[in-house]
Amino acid sequence: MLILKAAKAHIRAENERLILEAGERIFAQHGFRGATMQMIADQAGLPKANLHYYFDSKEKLYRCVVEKIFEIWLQAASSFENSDEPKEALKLYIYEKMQISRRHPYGSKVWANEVMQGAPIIQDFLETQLRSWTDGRIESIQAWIAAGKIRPVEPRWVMYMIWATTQHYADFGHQIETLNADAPLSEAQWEAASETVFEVIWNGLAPKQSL
Amino acid sequence: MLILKAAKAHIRAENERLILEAGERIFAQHGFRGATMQMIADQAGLPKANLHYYFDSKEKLYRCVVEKIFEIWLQAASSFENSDEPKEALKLYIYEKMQISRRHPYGSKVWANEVMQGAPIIQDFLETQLRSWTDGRIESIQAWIAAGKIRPVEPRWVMYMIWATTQHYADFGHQIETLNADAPLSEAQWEAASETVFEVIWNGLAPKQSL
DNA sequence: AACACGGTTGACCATCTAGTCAAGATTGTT
DNA sequence: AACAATCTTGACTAGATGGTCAACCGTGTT
Repeated sequence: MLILKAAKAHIRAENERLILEAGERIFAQHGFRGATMQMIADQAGLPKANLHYYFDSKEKLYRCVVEKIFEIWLQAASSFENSDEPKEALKLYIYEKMQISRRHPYGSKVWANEVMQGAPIIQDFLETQLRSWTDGRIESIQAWIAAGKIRPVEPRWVMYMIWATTQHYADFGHQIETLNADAPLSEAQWEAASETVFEVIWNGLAPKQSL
Repeated sequence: MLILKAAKAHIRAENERLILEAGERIFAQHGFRGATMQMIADQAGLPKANLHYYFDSKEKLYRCVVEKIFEIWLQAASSFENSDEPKEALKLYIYEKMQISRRHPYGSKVWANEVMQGAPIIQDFLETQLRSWTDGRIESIQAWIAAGKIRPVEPRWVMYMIWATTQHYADFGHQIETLNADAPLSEAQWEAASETVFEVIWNGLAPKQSL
């Protein structure tokens, strides 16, 4: 009966959440092939066969993990539209992306891994959603240039700069920690890093007279 | 006889080169666990058993690949010391790193993969060579600040910005190509990207009056 | 020509792992 | 309590993969 299905929906929801979270972590730490269903099961605290009950295959589970990450990634997009003033919009977006790097380091790594391997699983996302999102952002930047609010630059390279610098704090977090005397960045360091990234990019883009 | 060993040294050198090159490519495309010795053998055009003749194990081969990459990475360091003027030094370094991203995309990806997984194989490198190299560069930047040649910024965050932006063109090359209508960046685009990265960072760092 | 040494290779093995399955446990409904 | 749908799980299988090995090849020396 359909009523029964609804009645147990919370069990399904909870277990899927556990598995997706464990998957994100394990896929990030070991890559797709390096991760084993057993590792993910252990991390989630469930028997391996249970994973296959909720997700047909390792590949489907992986795809779900990557899709979830992509959504978070796109959500940060809204920061970009929250202001017409480039200084404000860029500050919001950069801070938002630094926050994502801090709060979702595993997700960022899974994404990086997937793209580095040529996006075998989510190529369609790149070609549809990411492409159209990027085109929109490029238009915003071009409008700023036309209005004389920032210096004339190729918007693409600026987008990549922002993505690269902010995601670096997640993807290369281990290297950053090692160079920080093996300590995670403190609250103050995260703030300072975010501020510096924003300051350098903003000063790099601002029209000369506006300084 | 030792004479014989010398006589066949070129065979060893050539085969090790073939295997290392194939390994770099395959490890970059599939990660450590995702890469198989068979794939690397096929890529190198040698039977699998031959790989084990030259490199005892998959892990030792991997370590050799990573060490080779690290050396290239450190070589770019010299650009940083070729000038006392920050504008010149930064331009050289950024262009050099963009060049490396273009010429050695596989190496960059292997490095990224290794660090993302917590540097299980080359942690000692991070703690010794990379740490001391970084400390040296931070001193250079601090000297520029003291001399009023660039704005006061935390040198660390600037280093990471440069690494991130330049390596992004290798590590996320697939994403960049997809957003470039599935075409590799042209000569002109590489030049424009390098120039933009340099311009934004330099304008972001330059003292206000020097504009 | 006989030899010695480094290099080559196909066949083989132990282990690991994604995925299956069937039996049993839970849970909400009647 | 009886039921049906969902969830749980240990045991199993087929295939892949890192690594081994013993026989073989090629080349320069004597």
